[in-house]
Amino acid sequence: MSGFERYHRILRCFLQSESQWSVKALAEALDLPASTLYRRIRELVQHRFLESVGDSSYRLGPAFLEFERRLRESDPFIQSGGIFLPPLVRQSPIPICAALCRLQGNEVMCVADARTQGFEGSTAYERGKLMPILYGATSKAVLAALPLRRRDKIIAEAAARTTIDVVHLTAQLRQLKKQGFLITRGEVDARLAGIAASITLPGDGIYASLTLIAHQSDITPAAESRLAELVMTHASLIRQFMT
Amino acid sequence: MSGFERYHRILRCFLQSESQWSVKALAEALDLPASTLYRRIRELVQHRFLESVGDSSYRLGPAFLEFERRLRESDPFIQSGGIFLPPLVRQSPIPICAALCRLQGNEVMCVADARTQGFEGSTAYERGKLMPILYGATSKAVLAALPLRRRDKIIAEAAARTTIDVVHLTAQLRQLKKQGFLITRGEVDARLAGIAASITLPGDGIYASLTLIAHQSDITPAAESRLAELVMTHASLIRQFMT
DNA sequence: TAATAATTCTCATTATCTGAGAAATTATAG
DNA sequence: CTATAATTTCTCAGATAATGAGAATTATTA
Repeated sequence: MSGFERYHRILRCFLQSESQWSVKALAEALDLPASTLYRRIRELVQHRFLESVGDSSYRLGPAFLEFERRLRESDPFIQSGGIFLPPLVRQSPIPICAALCRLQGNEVMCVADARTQGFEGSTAYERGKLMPILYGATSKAVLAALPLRRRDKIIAEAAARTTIDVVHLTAQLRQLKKQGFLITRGEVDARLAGIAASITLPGDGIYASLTLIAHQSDITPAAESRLAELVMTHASLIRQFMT
Repeated sequence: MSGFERYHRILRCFLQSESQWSVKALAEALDLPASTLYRRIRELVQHRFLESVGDSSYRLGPAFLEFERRLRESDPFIQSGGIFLPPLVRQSPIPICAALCRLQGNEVMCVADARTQGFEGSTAYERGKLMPILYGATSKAVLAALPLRRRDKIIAEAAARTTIDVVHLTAQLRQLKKQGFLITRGEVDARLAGIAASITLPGDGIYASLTLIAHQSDITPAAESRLAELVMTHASLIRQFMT
């Protein structure tokens, strides 16, 4: 094991099921001797990437708050979410959650979010949350934003892992391009539906989407067309803001 | 240079004035050869701690969003901010910002915040923001929460760097303990005032404070006593929630 | 106070990192 | 489209740092 990987392996553990780890448990999970682990953990604690919590175990440290804040205040794409999402959700006729998501490597991540007061959802999409790459309006709108070659590569890789209906997916992407938005129902969470539009910023290599998530039971035909309108106009606003 | 420090030195640069760095600029700032830097940056990019941005420069990466989200959802102290701060600010008679801050090493950091719709402030305290250690109600309430030995050590260290009125500070801390809260005006931002109460959770080694920040011009005597009441009751609620 | 667990330390061995420059790749301009 | 410059990766021997087993130390608990 070498370089940054040494530290990243440790940190990754804290993203899994457990948010607190004892050195003993980490030693088993990573198959490393305690002396080595103590040394690495001490370094991470010194730099605040981990923090010691009383009962001889450790958790993620405040450095992440500091770096995340810096990212939030300096990344123009995340900023555009802070600017445009709150007014957007206020214009919705029904309770919704708005999420701005982008491709990172081969995954889709939410980088900004906002919700109306009334919206309650356990799966409410939050900044920092990773999305499934092939399900839901969010991810499909990101796929639609990609150059063909890259899109096909991602679909092929994903198809190798799970069985997907490539024909149907391709049809959806074509429809998305044609009408400017896409609605999916119950693909990610059975009770929710998503309405998404693509956002491409080729200059920055950003492939993204804007999604409005609502409870399926709230979506009347009138609300649906209003949300479609909102998602398209705001995707357009963000596109312009970024260029 | 060794271990995690190697990577941390690079990452720290992105917290300073510039949020984007070219390899050339980093090489000068850190006095390192390009080949070494490229190697380290590549590792950080692979693990998403940095990300490449078109014009041959780099910025902080999405890993921080992911880790920060995990921290936010798993740290009970940060959670208590999410639970108690929104209802708190809704009860305020004037526009305010509420900040939950704690000691990290020898610094004070805001770990959760909320504000009323009407509150506008360039210095609005946000999660992840570091506070000055000796100025303002926030930091003083943290100092008051500390064991005497540790408090005196921090004050002595800070006094060595800047000239401070230790007698006055001590008097303020005594008053804070006596009446349960402390008001300071214009110490951090000339137009703002802070009302803070201490929060100690010795079991977790957490020394913290809850602060309400308002524009000095909004603070009537009636508002002041109401805010003092709010800050004390909610500090108490958080204390109970955490034990 | 004794006993146990957690953490740091020591040191010889092993593996990794380093830096200079060459080589390859990518962007820019003519 | 080609030449030129800038960016990024690669190579390799020497320098440096990481490793792990166990001893030593320091909390914690009974």
